[in-house]
Amino acid sequence: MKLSTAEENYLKAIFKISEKANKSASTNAIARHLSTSAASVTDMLKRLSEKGLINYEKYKGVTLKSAGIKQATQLIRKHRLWEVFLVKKLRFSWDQVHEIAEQLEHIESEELIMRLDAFLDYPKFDPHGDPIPNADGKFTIRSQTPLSDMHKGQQGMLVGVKDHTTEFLKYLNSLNVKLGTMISVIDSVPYDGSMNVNLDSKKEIMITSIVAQNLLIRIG
Amino acid sequence: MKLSTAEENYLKAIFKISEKANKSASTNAIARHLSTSAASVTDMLKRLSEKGLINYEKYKGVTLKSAGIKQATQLIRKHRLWEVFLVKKLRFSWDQVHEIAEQLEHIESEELIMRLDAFLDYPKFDPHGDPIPNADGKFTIRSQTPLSDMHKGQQGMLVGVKDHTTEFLKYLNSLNVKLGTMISVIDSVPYDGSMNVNLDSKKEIMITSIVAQNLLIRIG
DNA sequence: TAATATTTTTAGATCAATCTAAATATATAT
DNA sequence: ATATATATTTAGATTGATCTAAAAATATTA
Repeated sequence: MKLSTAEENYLKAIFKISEKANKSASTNAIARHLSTSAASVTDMLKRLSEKGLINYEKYKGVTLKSAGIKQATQLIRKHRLWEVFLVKKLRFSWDQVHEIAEQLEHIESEELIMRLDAFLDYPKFDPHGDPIPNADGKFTIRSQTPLSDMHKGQQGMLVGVKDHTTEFLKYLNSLNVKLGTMISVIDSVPYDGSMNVNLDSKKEIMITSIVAQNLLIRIG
Repeated sequence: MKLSTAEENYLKAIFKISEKANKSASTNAIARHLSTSAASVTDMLKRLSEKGLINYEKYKGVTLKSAGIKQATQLIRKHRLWEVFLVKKLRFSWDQVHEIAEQLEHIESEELIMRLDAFLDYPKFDPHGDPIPNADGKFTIRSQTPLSDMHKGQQGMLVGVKDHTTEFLKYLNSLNVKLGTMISVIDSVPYDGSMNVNLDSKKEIMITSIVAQNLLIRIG
């Protein structure tokens, strides 16, 4: 089934909201996510429901049907593969690729994505450490812990970031923190959750709780 | 100025029609080119005219203003760069890339095209031998002659094709004719314009006039 | 639980892009 | 040059995607 860009964006939004909250997505949540009005969302939900992509009952929120999940997953796959392309091949920095991938993900061609995947050597994670679903929609799972949950003395490698905003990523750039950076917890301040950490056994810095919450570490 | 995909497609159509015929594009010609109705074209021409992209007077056909030329040229640049990417990097064959590039050309990002151009090593021609305008919209000019205009004994290299349809390109594939193939005219039949030609000093084949008209040769 | 607040849907418009059918303008040919 | 054919535009609708304002349903709280 051929979907419009708008329809695809709704499916992706519903997928992400349901995934995060692990429940049905509300009209308002979708509207917020897509910066649109609740009324527009209701309209679109009716259309997506007609097309058999979502379970929608008035006032009850929505969940994706299997066809909808498939579409959403393929969009995420495409988005993340394009991000890898932009960073690895075109040498964009990880804070510059989201918007462009947001457009590229709507390009229609199975063959293109197959070949892109091969060209990039079947990457399993994107430049922000998010897993790239394979052609069947399967995500690679990896154990990871927010730095904020780690304790004094623990260490591990930065494998992902939760916040994808340019501002956050640029801040990490300024600290020279990137995927692969080894981080060990020197100590943490119970009062405000801020932490002193060591980077690659070289530099010691202090980070706030909010930053620590957005850094995903593979401990060990 | 940000344009819609539809607007961009009209500009490109007008550019191509004017270029080929070397005069203003008629409503019908545009409609034919875009497989739409003349009425739709008239509607769109009004809009493009309002935006200052074209010169439009009722019943007189249209020409592009400089802003329109700039937009159209950049679209062609993007289209052809993406075709190079698809063929050179993703190993698509030259008969498979048009439709995908047709979508990719609408991706908005100056930076992306700059980097793609560099990644591809600043190609001057696309996989069909069409010149790729540079960032300033300048096309590389190359002397080339339709094979149909060549005479017995003349020879040269295939540097481009006029017809970009899958069928034509697949036919060339079946003859093992590609860009770079050396072609020499053994003789031509005045009656129907068909020709006997030699390929890479190896194989001799007969081609019809229509095929010869679509093969562009750099003589010598 | 009754009042209030919040969320969601409906009603009614708008805009871009398209269509068909009808009207009008231009071109061609006898 | 007049009739006929062709090209183009206008009129009026339609569809998807959006909006605001108002109505209705659900949730929260005193």
